[in-house]
Amino acid sequence: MTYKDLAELIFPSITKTPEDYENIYPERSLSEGAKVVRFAPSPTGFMHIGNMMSAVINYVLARGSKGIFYVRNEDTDQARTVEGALDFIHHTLKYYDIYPDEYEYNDKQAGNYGPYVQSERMEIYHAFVKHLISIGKAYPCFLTPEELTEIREYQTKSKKRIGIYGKYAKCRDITPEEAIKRIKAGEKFVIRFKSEGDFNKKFVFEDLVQGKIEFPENDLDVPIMKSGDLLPTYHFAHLVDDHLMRTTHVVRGQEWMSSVPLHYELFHAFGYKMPKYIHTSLILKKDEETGAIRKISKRKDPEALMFFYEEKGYPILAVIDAVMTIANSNYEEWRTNHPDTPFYEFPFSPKKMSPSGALFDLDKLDNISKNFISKMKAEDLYHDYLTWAKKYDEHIYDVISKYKDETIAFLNIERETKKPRKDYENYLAIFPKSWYMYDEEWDRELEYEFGKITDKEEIVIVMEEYLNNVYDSNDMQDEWFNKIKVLAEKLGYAGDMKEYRESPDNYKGNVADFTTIMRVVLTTKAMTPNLYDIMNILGKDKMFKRLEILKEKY
RNA sequence: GGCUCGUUGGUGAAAUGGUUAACACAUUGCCCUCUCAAGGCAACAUUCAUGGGUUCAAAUCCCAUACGAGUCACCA
Repeated sequence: MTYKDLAELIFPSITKTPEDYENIYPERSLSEGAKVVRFAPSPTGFMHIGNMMSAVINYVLARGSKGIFYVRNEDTDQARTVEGALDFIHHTLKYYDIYPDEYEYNDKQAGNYGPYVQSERMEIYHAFVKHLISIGKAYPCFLTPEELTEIREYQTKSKKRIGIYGKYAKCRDITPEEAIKRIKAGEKFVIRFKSEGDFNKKFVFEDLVQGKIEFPENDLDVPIMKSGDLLPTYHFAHLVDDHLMRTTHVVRGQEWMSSVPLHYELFHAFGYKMPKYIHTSLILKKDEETGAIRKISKRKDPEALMFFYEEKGYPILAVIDAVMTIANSNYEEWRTNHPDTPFYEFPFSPKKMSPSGALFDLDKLDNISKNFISKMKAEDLYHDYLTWAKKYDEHIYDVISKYKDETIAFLNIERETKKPRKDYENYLAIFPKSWYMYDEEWDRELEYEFGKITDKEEIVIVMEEYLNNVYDSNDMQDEWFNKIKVLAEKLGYAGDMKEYRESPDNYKGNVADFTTIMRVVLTTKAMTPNLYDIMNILGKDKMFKRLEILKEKY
């Protein structure tokens, strides 16, 4: 009996060979330099910032080279699959408008290199495993979990390298006859790759981020197919899928670095060309309690999960810019020089990726986002704000729908100038800074933030005097302010700041104190955008209404 | 413990053997000013984890040490 018989016994119904698949999935005909990349998440958790970075880099690489970006669903770990994780991945890609060229999701699919779901590719993997067994490069291993832990414990105790290699690979030299016998007897087994590497020999691997790295050869007989569901392990699926889908560049987290020797041997065993690798740095986080630097955690850090940014209403392009800024140290400078160029036209260079992990900085995101929002047209901002509110805050949605024009006018204050206001880092931040524009909101508990002048009688006098005798909605801003100064002086306030500084005791206060009175009556807030604009948006009637509320509640 | 990578200010980082170690964020101060925001100006690493070496010259090259990270599953 031969290895061929053994292979036949394990995979009786597999008739295709790796060569057949070679013809089914031919080399792609793309233009020179086109990159074929993939985003290959496993649906075992919700999409997080690290996934996002990987997806964005892939997208940029593909778009920038007129290549192909595809998504592959790596669902080989059925037990750990999380309900809804896949949906969220697709939702997020769509939300950020980085949807792939090729994919398979629900009943939709695109691309000729599918299936793009690993659990649907069983026959393909089995053909490759079968081939390996039939030439004696893979073998069934009958070691039980107990035996495996025993080996590991022994190795740990005696400070040996851990793993199945050399004399620990007990099933490696089992003859086909015996293997067939044991399989027929119903023994459980995994298929292990029969490594021919030598741990004492080195080879040089070139990573696009880290440069040349010297590794010892792999000599571990790693499982390539699991026993129960006969699904491949990650390593084997990586080989088969990325070869057959003709991937040119693999973008993956640095945690994969250490399995490079294995992948190197696997690709060489089939004589396939390895793709190029971009091992991205981890996103780290300083733990607030312990101060320790650690991998960003889905549990402890809400900002790790992509829900966070959507719920808070960060503009999608701001998030992408923030991610790109971490991903590539050149990006920030490029962005300031090309403020209006789409991010995917950025000439991404893996060499400019940081080889060490970066702390994710929410302050930086806020800054990027504030800048971004400040440059939006008020109508566009309103539109996005409304869309966000519709999903995340019904109350805000109702209010701003009702007061569309007022909202846009408010958002437009000191916008569209050379140096626009930078008030909001996300849509969630808008309402707390604008609620006072809406009549309905004045039912709430009010906290008047009066400053120097707190006397109710004085406040009422100032307001009545101003609203009845001074305010004119036709005034331009200069005139508006001049009139305020005149009234301020009439009522005992310094109209001129310098004068006031020289002899503050001669006055009740200065113009700033004076406008603060009006500002707080109209908004309850001591800090608001330009009062002139706020007054014009409110109009005289509402201003009187606010005064009445003050009389009652203050 | 083995293998691999990393270590420049509070954060992200530039600099790839050669004057005062870019820039951005954050922080602080001043100016401007009807508040705020924005803006302008300024401050913020006598020093590039530590110790040795190479060199006329080192954050940059070499060695050692320390510390940190990743990985060592029939998980990806």
